[in-house]
Amino acid sequence: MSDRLSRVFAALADPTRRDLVARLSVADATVGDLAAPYDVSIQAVSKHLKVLEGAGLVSRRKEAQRRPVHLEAEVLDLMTMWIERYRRQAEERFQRLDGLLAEMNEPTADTPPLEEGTAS
Amino acid sequence: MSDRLSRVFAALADPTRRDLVARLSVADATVGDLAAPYDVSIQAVSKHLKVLEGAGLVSRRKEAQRRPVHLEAEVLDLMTMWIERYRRQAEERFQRLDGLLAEMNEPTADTPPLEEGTAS
DNA sequence: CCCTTGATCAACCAGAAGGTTGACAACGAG
DNA sequence: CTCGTTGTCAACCTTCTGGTTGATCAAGGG
Repeated sequence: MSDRLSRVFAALADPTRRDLVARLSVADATVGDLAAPYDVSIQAVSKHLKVLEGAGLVSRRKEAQRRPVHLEAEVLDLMTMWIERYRRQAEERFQRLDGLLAEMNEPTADTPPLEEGTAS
Repeated sequence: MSDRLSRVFAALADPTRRDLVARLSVADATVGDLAAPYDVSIQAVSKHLKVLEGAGLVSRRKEAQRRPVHLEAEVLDLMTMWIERYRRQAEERFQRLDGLLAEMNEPTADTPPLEEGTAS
């Protein structure tokens, strides 16, 4: 199951699990409550929750025979950071390209050295 | 393969594919170039690219027998929007809870009716 | 003290994912 | 024209995933 980030992305790749997260963002809920709207078995939902838990997106506390589930929203930031990093990079590259094109139209004496990325 | 958002999340759930995206954020590249650093077959990388393409994260143009791959960074915004939406929701809920606790410590005349979420 | 409620565990199954190898298609260079 | 380069397609294999059912456990309520 590889790394943390992979687990988080994989966890949210399933529509049912995304819906669970959406509902848990409103309020904590028990497994039974969560399972009600779907027409799958409660065991299936329990498995989904285990996946979310494995990704750190959710925690379960113990309360009598009930097991209320709680959304750990901070983990979402991990993803946002990853995504934004590369979106920004791509954007900058776009800008650089624009600059380059502008320069080609209006050559100003020196040509600045272009570093091509060796992304390990 | 269900919906768009699922495809995007699933695409990024694989470390190799995330690395491809990272490298493509720096510059477009051919399949061969992209495959070089990994010790899997070029066909495997081609498959990965097909997944990324299916998610709309990448496009391939045709250039002689070469097929340069280009990152379509806008799709990343889709994810960011989804994530931020629920992170924010969870945060607001937290704030509301804080407010509630504060109120309980300092009761002011009337008791406002508390609606507990019947999250259908 | 039973037995209902809430949830997990275990075994199983079908299908998707990620990898492999081998064949083939498209194009440019000699 | 033929050959090497660049990639894709197709078939196959193994592992992971999401679902099922049946058994079991833990905690109250009668």
